[in-house]
Amino acid sequence: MAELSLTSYGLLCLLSVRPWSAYELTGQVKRSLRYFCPRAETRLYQEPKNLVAKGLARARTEANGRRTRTVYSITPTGRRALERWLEEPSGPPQLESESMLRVAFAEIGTKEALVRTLEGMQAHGHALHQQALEILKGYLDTGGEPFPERLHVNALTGKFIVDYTALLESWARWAVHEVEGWPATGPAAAVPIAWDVLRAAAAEADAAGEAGADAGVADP
Amino acid sequence: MAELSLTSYGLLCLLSVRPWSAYELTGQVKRSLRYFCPRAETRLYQEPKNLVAKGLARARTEANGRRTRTVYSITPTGRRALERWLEEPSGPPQLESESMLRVAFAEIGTKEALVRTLEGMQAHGHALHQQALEILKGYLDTGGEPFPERLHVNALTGKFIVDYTALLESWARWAVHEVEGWPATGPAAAVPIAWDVLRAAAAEADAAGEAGADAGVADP
DNA sequence: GACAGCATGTAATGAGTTACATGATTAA
DNA sequence: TTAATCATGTAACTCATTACATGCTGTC
Repeated sequence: MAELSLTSYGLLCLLSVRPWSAYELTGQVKRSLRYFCPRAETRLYQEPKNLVAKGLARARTEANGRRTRTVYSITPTGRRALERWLEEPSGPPQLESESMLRVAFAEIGTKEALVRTLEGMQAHGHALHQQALEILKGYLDTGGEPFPERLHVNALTGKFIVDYTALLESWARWAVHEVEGWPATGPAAAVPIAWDVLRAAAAEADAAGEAGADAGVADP
Repeated sequence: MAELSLTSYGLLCLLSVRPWSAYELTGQVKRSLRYFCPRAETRLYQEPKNLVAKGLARARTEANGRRTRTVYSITPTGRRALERWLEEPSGPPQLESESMLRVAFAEIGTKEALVRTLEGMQAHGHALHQQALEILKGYLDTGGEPFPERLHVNALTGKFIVDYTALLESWARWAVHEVEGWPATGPAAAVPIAWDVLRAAAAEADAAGEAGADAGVADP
């Protein structure tokens, strides 16, 4: 029994809610799934075939005009596979960020390039954060539509997404401000600022650790 | 001129600091790069060959014992490629999380499974956060070793990593607490709690928006 | 002198992306 | 009626992972 990819399980999850055409799946992924399982659209046309081949989904071909549309629905086998999967332990979350790599090695380039990168992050974080808030407010306004029975889990993941996107934006805003105090991207005069940042981060973490300590910390 | 992958640029960045053997690269990636460019170890043995083939790095083969070790160093061409790359705009950050997918569709499974998933996230976030703090404190204790001239950029990325890992841990801790108030993973009695969560998130965002608004917001 | 773990790779496989193609629908 | 956008895919290719293989080094 070959392993399924995260994409497979993500689509199977969506199919557990209701049947969707491949195109509808792309919309739903754009709306929510992409925050923790980003995929190119074409993948969402290919992957359901795999689910069908494994007996986890059924494909029904509808004619609309001269083209055909394929609508997928989950099978009982698929539902059982999902239930088993939910019991398994999860791999770690993975973050990939081109911008952060550029920031981490900004000494090679100009200060202008660094600021542009950071401002791009800030703008993007802001946009993502606004989108996430729109969706949350949509739930509040419509009583949880389009899936009120999923409101409670959407509240959990929604809060994560809002907090995460807020972090993207606020970190970038802070970083722009810090870098504006640098004479250049070279090490020279930025060092005193760096010390302040490090000390502040360490102190903050210590404070949080004392206040909220309970798991896995040996000595108080 | 074929495009390079993020992995290529990541390794090229490391090579811009000093020459490394493939094995040393794996260590350095585990230490820092993995936070925003996670890759399997074997990739770090393959990718440098690509850099060499493109003339961006040079390979020197040393004999140690009966085996050989390959040490890579950046070429002037490679350095210019890096400088150009730093000027380009960045793609968006991408987060992938198996756990969050399980949380988002937790209704299908048991409450125990959901709590286990969340506790796993919390433990993992805690571990990552501790590691990040260790590294920051290492800088403070040693004056920025092993690369004091990179202290200022490490302070920027270090703060991001500390904040990000803190978010992973604290969200998971909060979520465990919320879910403990649920009778089950089904929609039934969790709804009132969900409304509170949504309203709180929306209110918090509004407050932050009014306090910190400056970029991209039209009406005050 | 055996075993664990560090160090150094190669080969096969598979997942995911980019590029391309084309039909339907709506707005100018 | 042309153009833009929505809708629906296929093919080729690249990136990245898993699985495997093997030499070195210290320790019991």
